[in-house]
Formats: sequence, structure tokens, C-alpha cells
Amino acid sequence: MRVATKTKDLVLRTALELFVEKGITATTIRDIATKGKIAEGTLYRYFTSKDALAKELYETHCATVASDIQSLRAESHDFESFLSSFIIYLCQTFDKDIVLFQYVFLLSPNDFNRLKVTETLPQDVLCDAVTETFKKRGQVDRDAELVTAQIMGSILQTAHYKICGKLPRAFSYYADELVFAVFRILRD
Amino acid sequence: MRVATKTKDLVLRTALELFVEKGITATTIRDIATKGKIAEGTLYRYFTSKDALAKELYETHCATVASDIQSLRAESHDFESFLSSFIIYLCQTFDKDIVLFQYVFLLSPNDFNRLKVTETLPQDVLCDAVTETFKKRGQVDRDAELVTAQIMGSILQTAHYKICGKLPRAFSYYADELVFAVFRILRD
Amino acid sequence: MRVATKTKDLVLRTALELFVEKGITATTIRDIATKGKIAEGTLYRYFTSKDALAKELYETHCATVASDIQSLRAESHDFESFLSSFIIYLCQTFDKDIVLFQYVFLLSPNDFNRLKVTETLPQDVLCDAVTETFKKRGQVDRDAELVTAQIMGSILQTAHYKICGKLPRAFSYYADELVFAVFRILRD
Amino acid sequence: MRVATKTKDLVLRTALELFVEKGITATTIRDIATKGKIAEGTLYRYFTSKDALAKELYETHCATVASDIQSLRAESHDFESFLSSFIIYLCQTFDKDIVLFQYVFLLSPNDFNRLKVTETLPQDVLCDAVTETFKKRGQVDRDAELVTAQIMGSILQTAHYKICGKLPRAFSYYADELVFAVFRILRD
DNA sequence: GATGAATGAGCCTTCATTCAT
DNA sequence: GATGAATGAAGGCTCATTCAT
Repeated sequence: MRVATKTKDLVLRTALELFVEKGITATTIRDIATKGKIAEGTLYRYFTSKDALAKELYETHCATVASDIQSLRAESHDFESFLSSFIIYLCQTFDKDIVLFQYVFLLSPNDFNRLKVTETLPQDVLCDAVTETFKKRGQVDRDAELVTAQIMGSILQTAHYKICGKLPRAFSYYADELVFAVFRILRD
Repeated sequence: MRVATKTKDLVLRTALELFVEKGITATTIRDIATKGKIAEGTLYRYFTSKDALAKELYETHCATVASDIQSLRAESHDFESFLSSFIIYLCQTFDKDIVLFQYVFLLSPNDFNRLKVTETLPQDVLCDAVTETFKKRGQVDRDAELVTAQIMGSILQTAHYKICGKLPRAFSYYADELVFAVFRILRD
Repeated sequence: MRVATKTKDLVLRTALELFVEKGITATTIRDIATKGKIAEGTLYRYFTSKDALAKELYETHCATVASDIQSLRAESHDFESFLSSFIIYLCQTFDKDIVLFQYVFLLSPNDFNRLKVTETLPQDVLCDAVTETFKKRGQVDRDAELVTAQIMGSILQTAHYKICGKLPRAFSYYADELVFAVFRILRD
Repeated sequence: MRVATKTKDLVLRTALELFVEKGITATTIRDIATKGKIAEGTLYRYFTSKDALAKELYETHCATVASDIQSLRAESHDFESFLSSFIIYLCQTFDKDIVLFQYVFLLSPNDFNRLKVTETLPQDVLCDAVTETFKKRGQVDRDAELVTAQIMGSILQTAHYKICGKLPRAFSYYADELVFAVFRILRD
């Protein structure tokens, strides 16, 4: 790996951790430079601004996650199995890199608005699947947006509790329970 | 009401709206002064700092809401009826003052951390009720924190969707559906 | 005079002196604040940016001078008497406030370009008068722009020499000689 | 020509063009490196600093021009013929390399001060000639500095007009007119 | 010789806070 | 009580310069 790429990655990772810890607005360039042990100016070799850095970070990871979820959907035979693998995937992603998970899924609305994101979000993939399933099953009266909100809400709020230290085990441990809870939400 | 109180309330309300719109960090004293048509210095007659203002705003309203919910709990004969009135109360609170609802329930974690809140939160009341219910019913294997997270998550994420304009009707309209969904989460 | 106006004027004068001494680009906000014994932030109560300050300074004074020259033209019976009073006016302006003169007449092209000036410049008034005179006298073959350039050039370069300390007396002392020289330029 | 010299010349030429276009202060090392397609560090192999580069550029070309003018003076039989060839030389220099002309003759006073030039300037040669002529002719009452200023002023301001696009033809085309104008200035 | 990544001082600007009026 | 001018620390960003490769 080239030296330049190494530095860029260091900046990205350091910024990611601080953005999650303090929020984008409250993280200063100096914070990133100090924590990453680089000079403030170095950051600007790789990113045109703090916001550009935050956006690249967000869009890159969102794209990866959304693409993974798209694959899960393609591989699944029915909606239930997709939903199941979707939740397991989220739990594993959480356990693999909790900071990354927080940045992608738990960024504050205010910070999110700064980024002016245009990419497809992971939750959009889920919403598509819900919409399609309702249509296929003739459940025209159900609001796909609302159900998606409830599904994401129960997962992410749980993740939030985990982050606050209120849940003792690895997040994947709760995957089954989350799957059941979400299935219950979907039942008529 | 004394003039002073009127000014203080104006500051509180103006700040509330801006804190919700832009976040605490991103709201400046000048923003508040301009929008409230008061002088920048006036704010400091009632609050020692911007953060003290944000904190007072948060704790006051949280205390009111938590107390209301505590009352609902006291008046309810069983957990289900409490849960039902809890959700209806949240929906009504949302419709009555959407900005206040957002500040109390949807404040970003980063802004929340700034405040160093020590008060009991509304969701703590719910968690107590869930814990008690599980104990009373001998469901020792169920994690009250986890279930509370799922309940709050499905409600708040739905609220978030409503705020984003994805749900056309008043939030109270969805109360029944939310109650059903939450009841499903609780079923074994 | 209100306090605010006093401070604004202090900023304007201090900036003017530094802009002339070092150029706009090379003058820092700190330079202005230090020399004017004000805080750096104070400057931004009155001007949105350093360039806005530089521009206001330029356009205000240019407008005044151009208007004065316009008056001289209106009061003059013929071109020669206008030219004479024009030169005397420039010399007096120089002696009254040498720094102001330099800012209005000897700003470097690079700094001038920063300002994106839209106002009529003093030399434009002269050029109009020359154009009109040539037309009236049937001297269609003479280029008014070129002649204006020569007139302004001989005056301003002389001013430049005076500023460099190469001319011992007050600038007005050389007014007559400049008038003669300029008249010679105009002769066929 | 050695490779090194080629690179150095490239730096010199690229810097010259940018210094004229934007001013020395506003031209960055990166500007020069980008335009010249060289690395930023390369510049420091040939010059100790940006100012040293600007100074070398100025002094080299000033020396050449001053020397050329000195030769013209030596070759001229009388002052008028020298003045005539001096003006023609300036016009030809302008047409041959307009950027170089601007750097040598139209550098802003602020940038000029940065350079701390010690060389003899071209206008000094002219001033010497004027001084000598006045002395020889017994015109002790005329101020050589003043007259030199007027001569240079009318030429350079005209050059400035030409640069601004206000004069359609090659600068040499106006040489005769400039010569006449300057002769008029000199007449009693 | 040439490169370009890295540095950090310094620039312009913002903003929470103070205080004389 | 209220004002808003003034403050100065701190933020984002730039850029001349250095140095390992």
C-alpha cells in the first residue's frame, strides 16, 4: 500500500471515530490531527474540506453496506429469509466495527443534513423489499414506509441501548430476538 | 406574568426551535437573538451559558413528560392499558407540539451528551414498568431493557418518518397501529 | 458621533493606511486590529470581509473624488481651464491626504482586480472630457484614451516620485509645471 | 543547455507569468508548480525562497534592460535621438515580451518593496541623461527627477492602457506619438 | 536531480461571553 | 431589565518550506 493511501486511511479512520464520538460539527480538524498524529494541513492533501471528508466517509460505507444488503436480497428466496439475513447482517456489522455501524446508521439528523447525501441508503433497500412484498401479497392497506420505520426503529434503538452499555452480550446474541420481534411487527 | 418571565420564555421557545432545527452546537447565540428579536446579551440575564439554557430546556420538559407518564402508569390497571395510554400520550404530545417532542425524544446523542442530564427520562419510566411486568409475570428470561428499546425504537423511528414527511396524517392517526405493533413485540 | 461610527471610522482609516503601506493582500486582519487597537472580531461588526472593507473604502473615496471632478468640469468654461483645475485639485488632494490619494490613484492593478469595482473612476471623468473636446474641435484622428493615459501617467508617475521622496516640495508646488507639461501633451 | 538550466528557466518563466498575472504575494508555489508541471520541491533546488526567485527574476531582467538602454545612450549623438531610441526600445520590448515588460516596468510598489532591489533601474539611466542634458544646456531651474517622472509616466500609463485592451494596435505603432508627446513635455 | 507527502505557522472568520450604557 | 459593541479564543483552511525516497 502506498504511503499516501496509508495516510488517507489513517485520516479516514481517525475522523470516523471522532465524528461518532463527538459529532461532525463538534469535531475539529485539530482533534483529528492530534488523535491521528498528523499535521492539520495533511488532511487537506486528501480532502477538500472537513465536510468532504465526512461525506466521503459516509457515502463509501453506505454504498458498501447497501450493496451487501442488495446481495442478501437477491440471494433470498422469500421476504422472511431476507429479513432474517438482513438483521443478522446488521448485527454482525455492528459487532465487527461498532464505530462504523454508528456512523452509517446512527448519524444525527443534523449531521446527516450537512452531508447532502445522494446515495441510496441501506434502509431504502429494505423499504423496497417491504413495498414489493406488500404488493405481491395484496396487502395494499399496509404502509411500507411505516413498517420499515418500525423495523429499523426497533433494531437501531436496540443498537443504541447496546452502545449505552445497557445490553451485556455481543449484539449478534440478540439477533434472533430481534428477528422474532420484527416478524411480530409484520404479522397482521 | 411578569415581563421578565415573558422574555425568558421567549428565549426558551426560540432556542428550542433552533436547537431542533439545527442542533445545539450549530445554533448560535446570534441565531437565537435574531429570531427572538432580543439582544444577544439579554440571554445571559436568564441563563449562564448556551449549554445551561439547553439543559434547562431539556430537563424541564423531560420532567413534565416523565411526570405525566408516571401519572398514566399510576392510573392504569394493567400493563397493556398503560402501554396503550403511553403510546397515545406520545402521539398527542407529538401533534400538540412537534418541536418539543423532537427536543425531548429525538435529540441527537452528541447533543444529549453535552447536556450531562441527571433527570429521569420518560423512557426510564417505561423501562420500570416493563421490568415490573416481566417480574410479576415470571418472564425472568426476557430482557426489559431490550424490549423497552424495541418499543421506543418503533415509536420514535415512526415519528422520525412522520417528521420527514413520509406519513401523511396526524401522528395520532397511527397510534392504534403503533399500539398493535408494540403489543406484537411483547407477545411471546 | 455614535460610538459605533467612531469604531467603524477607526477601522476604515487604519485599514486604509495599511492597505497603502503593504497592499491589500499583504495586510492581515491582525495588522489592522493591532494598529487600530481593536479586537479582530470587531472588524466584522462593520464589514463582512477584508475585501468588503477594502471595496467600501475604495468606492466611497472614488465616488467623492469623481464627484468633485465632475463639479469642476461643470464649472469650467473650457477644456483648458477644466484641465488646469483638475490638476490643481489632484495636487491639493495629494497634499491634504497623501494616503487617501495613493489608495484612490495608485492602487496596484492586482489589488484593484480583487475589488471588482463597478463605480465610475475619476480618470473616466477626464476621459469623457477629452473625448468631448476632441469631437468638438474636429480632432477625430486623436485617440482620447491614449491622451488621457498620457495625462494621468505624467501626473501619477510624478506623484509616485514625490512619494519616494524624490521631490522636495509639497506636491501642489509642482501643479503649474504639471499643467504646462500636460498642455504640451495636448498641443498638436 | 543543461537539463538543470532548462528546469530553472522553466521555473523562472512560469513564475514570471504568474507574478505578473496575480502579483507576487498572491502567487503560490503550488501555482508555479502546477502551471510549470514540476514538483513543488524542485523550485527550492534553484531558489532559496519565493522572494529570492522573484528578486532574481527582477534583477536579471532589469540589468539587461538597463544595460541595453545604457548602450543606446552611448550610441546616441544627442539627447533627443537617445530619447527617441529609448522610447522605441521600450515599445519593442513591450511587443517582444509583454509579460517581461510588465514585470520590469509595472510591478506594483508593494511587490517592489518586497524585493529590496539594489540594482540600477532602467529609469535611473534616463534620469541621468536628463540631468546631464539640463546641466549641459544650462537649464538649472528644471527638475530632472520631475521631468523623468513625466516621461516615464506618460509612457507607462500608455502601456497600461494598451494592456487593458484600450489601444488596438501593437504598442510600437504608438511609438512616434509617444516620442512627440515626450518632446513636447521637454520643450520650454 | 526531481518528487510530492508532510509540516505547522499563520490567515480569515465565527461566536460565546462580557460590560458600559 | 435590555442593549449591542467589543473581545479574543478557537475553528477551518492555506501555503512556504523541508526532507525521505
